[in-house]
Amino acid sequence: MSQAISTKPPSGMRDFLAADVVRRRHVLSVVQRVYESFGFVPLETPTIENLSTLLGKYGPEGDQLLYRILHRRDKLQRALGGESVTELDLSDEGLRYDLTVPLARVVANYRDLPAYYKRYAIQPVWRADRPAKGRFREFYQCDVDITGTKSLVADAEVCGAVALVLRELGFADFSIHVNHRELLRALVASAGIPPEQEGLALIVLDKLDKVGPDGVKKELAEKGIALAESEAMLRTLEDARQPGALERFASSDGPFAHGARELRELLAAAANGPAAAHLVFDPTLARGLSYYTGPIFEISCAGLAGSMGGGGRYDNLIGMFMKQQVPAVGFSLGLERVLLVMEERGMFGALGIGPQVLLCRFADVPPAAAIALATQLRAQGLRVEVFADAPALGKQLGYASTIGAPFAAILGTNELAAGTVGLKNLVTGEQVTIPVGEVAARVLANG
RNA sequence: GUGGCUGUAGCUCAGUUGGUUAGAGCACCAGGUUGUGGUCCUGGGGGUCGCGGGUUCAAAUCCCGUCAGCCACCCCA
Repeated sequence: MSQAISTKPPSGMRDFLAADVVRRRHVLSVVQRVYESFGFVPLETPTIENLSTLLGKYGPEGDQLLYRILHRRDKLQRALGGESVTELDLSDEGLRYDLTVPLARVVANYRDLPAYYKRYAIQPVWRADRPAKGRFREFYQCDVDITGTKSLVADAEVCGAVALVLRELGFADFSIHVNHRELLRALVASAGIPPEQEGLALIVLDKLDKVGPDGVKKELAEKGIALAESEAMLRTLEDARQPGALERFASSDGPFAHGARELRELLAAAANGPAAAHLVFDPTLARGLSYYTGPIFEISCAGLAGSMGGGGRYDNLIGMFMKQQVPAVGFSLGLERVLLVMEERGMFGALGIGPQVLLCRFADVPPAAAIALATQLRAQGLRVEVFADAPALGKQLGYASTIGAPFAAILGTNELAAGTVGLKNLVTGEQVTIPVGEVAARVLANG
């Protein structure tokens, strides 16, 4: 008995027992059905990608969060023998960080895909992040993407798909915040902030609702951005938050016009779809992933610190894998985030797992007779577990209660000879002896 | 990356100003009830008190270090 080995899964990773698996499957089945109803086709890509595929797509912080796979054997020995060994010498493969970059690689690799490729993907991704509530190192993303078109109809469709998933799962109170990378860029530029500080400025801006205008100014000052510039930015932002601002920008000639027109077009296209009631223009929304170029999205829901999903348009990403540019837009739902809120709100009903019938036998009944009976009952459509041993009947019934089986089938030599079985309802305690052929009807009637 | 909290039985936790053999509930096993469970009663097994060092006559308790987990930020899905 060596007890030195930890039995916990690695940090940020989890085991899923039966109840967890059933809940996850339930959500995933809705996701899959809704995504397919929009005409998206499935894609699965490898767990491992080449680092050349992954690096440089997510920004410097993203690169830091990649799980890298160490070279093996001779290759590792050779790498270790070199001078001033770096991470890049020790590894050339890593775990998938999201589902969008693999999609971009696939689009570039299979040139005979449809010109308008609508694919969905439901797979785990890995990030070497610090775990927190609702944040894991291994988690599932549920992505829809449309490549090959700049039409804002595509943007509206991916928003519609995720919105319908959430609605069908029973959510009513979520919102899809939308903004546009060009609006953010123009916001920063018009305030006189140099482009190299754009990223910094946007991160601080995103916190406006939490820390307030003075907090933003203070943080920006710490990052070396002048007060006058911060104030200019906040003024413009305040202006953008007024009702009708989007329309005003769209009708103007200024640097905000194009982005605002696209958002207006997106909202108009989505107006009669499932996302319509949930889309909200949010000029403070700034998403981190560096590959977004146009509209950006993020789903927020009361009671959830982070987001349930996010996405946006990335018209330059696929071009990093091939000579021509292919425009694309996508949306990603975070399975664990959805589950977290559903569990907190008690949005799951009965699970329907485990056997409906536990087949108990007395010690003088041959095992083969029990298996023969179980086979008949399974053929009638029942979920049946055969109790492997034959201890005192009380033990077998106790086990049936423990696992929550609603019925026990009791097989003794008398029943065996008569072609009957004792069927005990473990909820009511009622027990009858009936022909084997009548078991299923009785179980299903009381199930 | 920043700040805070917690590490005691398989799980959730109690353990008083440091004091003698470290407890409870749940779970597990046995018996009450030998072809009838879940409820109830009785009993039982199970602990290097995260790890290492220090203070002390004496440490689960105090101090230092270390590791792990959780929460809030940050960031994200």
